[in-house]
Order: sequence, then C-alpha cells, then structure tokens
Amino acid sequence: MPDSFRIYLEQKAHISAEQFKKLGSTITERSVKKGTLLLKQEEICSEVYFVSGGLLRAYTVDESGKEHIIQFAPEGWWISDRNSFLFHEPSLFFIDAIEDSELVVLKEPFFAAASAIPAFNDFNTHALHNLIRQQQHRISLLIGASAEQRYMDFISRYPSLTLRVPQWMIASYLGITPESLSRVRKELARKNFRPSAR
Amino acid sequence: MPDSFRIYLEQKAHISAEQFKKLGSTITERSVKKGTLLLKQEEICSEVYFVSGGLLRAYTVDESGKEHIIQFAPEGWWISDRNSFLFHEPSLFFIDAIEDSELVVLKEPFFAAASAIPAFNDFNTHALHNLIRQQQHRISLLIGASAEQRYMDFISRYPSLTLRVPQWMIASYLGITPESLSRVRKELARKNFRPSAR
DNA sequence: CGAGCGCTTGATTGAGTTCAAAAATCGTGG
DNA sequence: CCACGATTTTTGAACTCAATCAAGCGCTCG
Repeated sequence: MPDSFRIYLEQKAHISAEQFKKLGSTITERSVKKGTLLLKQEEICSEVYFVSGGLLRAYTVDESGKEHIIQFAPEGWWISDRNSFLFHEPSLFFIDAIEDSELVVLKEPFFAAASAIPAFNDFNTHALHNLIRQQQHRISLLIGASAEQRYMDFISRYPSLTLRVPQWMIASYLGITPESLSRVRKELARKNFRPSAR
Repeated sequence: MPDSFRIYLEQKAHISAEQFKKLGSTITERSVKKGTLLLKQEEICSEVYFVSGGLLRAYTVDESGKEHIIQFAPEGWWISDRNSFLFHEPSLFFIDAIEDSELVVLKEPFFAAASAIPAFNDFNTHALHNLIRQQQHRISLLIGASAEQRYMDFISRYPSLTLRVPQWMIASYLGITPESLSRVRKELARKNFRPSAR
C-alpha cells in the first residue's frame, strides 16, 4: 500500500504492479517517533525495515558501554539484522529512530512470497553486493586513512546525513571521539574548507 | 572434476552428484606458484576462485603505495572481486598466491548454470550473509578495539593462518605496522600468553 | 527559566607510527 | 649441505595523532 515502496520496487527490482499486489497483504506500515527502539541486541530479529521517511540507525554497545554505529538508514534505505533475521540468531546490534520515521515493515511472509519472483532475487543479490562493497570501502578507510580523511569521505558520500545526524553519532560511525571530530572540523575550517551547505 | 570441490558443493550447497555433472564442463582447475598474480586492481574480474589447496590473498594498494589486505583465502574458501565480476566494473584490489595453490576456476558459464539450481542460490545468499557478518565484525573491531585486541581476535579466529602467513601481512590485515605487531606479540609473551602452537 | 545535552576548547597522556639499524630466518645456487 | 644475499622480525628512540579528562558555552525542550 505505501506508494513510495511500490515505486521503489518497480524501479529498482523491476517488480510489476500486479506482482506487487500479491505481496501487498504481507506488508505493513509503521510510524515511529524519534528515539523508538526497534531491535535490541541479543533479540531475534523478525522484521526488515524499508525507510520511506525519516532516519534510523544500527549500533552495537561494547563491554565498556560505548556505542559503535554500524549503519545509518535514511529514506530509501533498508535496515535490519539480516543474519539474525535469516538464521534466527541473537542480534548483534540495536536499531532505533534518530528522527520521527515512516517505515515499511517486512516479515518472513513477504520474503517467502518475494523469493518466488526471480527479479526480486536478482535485486536482493545486487543489494547484498552493494553492501559488501560499501563495507569493504569502510574497512579500507579504517585501516588506512586518518580521522580527517574518513570525515571528508563521509561528508562527500552522505552529504545530507552530515547535516541531519548529531555530530557525536558521526564520530561514532567514523570510529573517533566527538572531541576529535570537533577538532577535525575546526582544522578543516581553518584550511578554508566548507561543507557544501552551512 | 576436482573432488574436493564436488564434495564441498554437496555438503554445503546440497548439490547432487548429477547436478554437479551438468556443471562439470564449466569448471576448470589451475595450479599456481607462490607469488602468482591472479587479478590486478583496475582490471575487470572474470573469474571466481575456490581454493582447494594453498592460500591466496586480496589486497589494495593506496596512493602512498601501502598494501592493505582485504581477505585471506585458505583451503575451502572463495575469493574474487564479486562486484567487478558481477557488474563488470574495474576491480578494487589485487589477488595473488601466498603459497603454491590449487584453484578451482569458475567463470560466468558456471554461475549461469548454477543459478538454475535453487539450492545453489540459497547457498550463495547464505555465503553473502556470512561475508557481511564477518565484515561487520571486522568493522566493529577496527572502530572499537586496540591493536592487541584485534590481534587476539585474529589468532583465535584464524589459528591456522597465524602460523602460515608472514607477520607483516597479518599486520596489514589488522591495520597496524609490522613493528607494532612485533611489539604487541612481545607484550603478549611477557604477559605469558602463548599462541596455541609454537 | 533552569537542567541537561551537545559542541567546543585546553592540557595531558598514551597507543601506535616513523625512521633507523641490528638480529633472525628463509631460500637459492654452487 | 653450506653460504650468502634478501627478506622478515625485532629493538630502540623520537614523534604524532587521537584519546582522555576537565571545564565552559549555548541551545532547546520540559
């Protein structure tokens, strides 16, 4: 029923309107307010979210209580713990809403129905490969680049997020402290670099 | 024809011997000597390797000429630049042999034939999810753990590799210098920690 | 309007890098 | 099988980037 999701699937996965109709009954929508916790670490994940509006995040909390952000998911992105979902293992991370958000909620029946559509499987494989590539890029940066380089990469890759996400979350995503990020930004300003919007 | 590969596919992907026979003609084998370069950065990757014996690695080289190891592939592992292979994009990394190795070489005809086998597709999806999980774990470590913690994780996760791979390559995989790894090991020895074999 | 959160700034510390050189190990040809 | 050169590992000393600890500022939202 959510139009944005139908259009998304038509364009990206080449799912026809008729095929989408068959999936319709397996799809639900949900509005969540900022701060809503959608998945807890150790829980079995039973839902996959497509973000039609707003912004979610996935993050782990380590023994010392520090958060490490795994992924941001703005409009048009997917988010879930796929391993937990697929293999019914305890989830490795938390998912919550950074902004009030509109979600398309997909459970197993959706994937059972969708997996009968070859185009959907191709799309899914494609999406997994994209994620792998993105993760590989992030690993290269973490291994080889300075805090400043990683921040520069972030703002060029996700310009819109730079403005919407609190700075301390970007720091967490980059693997540095909020203080360090503040200094990196100061240094960039001194060098006369301006993020596109301000 | 390579038995180890047939057995692997039977067990992991539940491919029957008859199904395997159909794939047979699309499979070739190759022996390579230590140091053989199998894929160059920027090249289009046209082969996926299953390592039936020996050890390969994938690595990038950054502007300053430093190598960053993305993946090790010992016996029973796959290695390739899947993105380059699937989408015909320039490869992001090099692949070469750390030891003399026996490879099963798979090209597009294999995947075209295999994708007709539902069990193979399930297996493939499963494998992609495993890779994603492994990469997420590595990202968490790079973001949140010290060099010593990362090394400890490496030796417990890949005990056999610890002995086969030169130390400077492990350092590269962990994102630290060989000198630092040497010091980490010295410190662990002082604390009376011994890697299982020595 | 005040308390708390997010961001900044400063001072200090520390983990890991860099550069240099010695010691150990490996491999190859005689 | 040994010897020699090359590569790998270790050690040392100086340095650097980012973390930590601590304090102050400015918003906003209750």
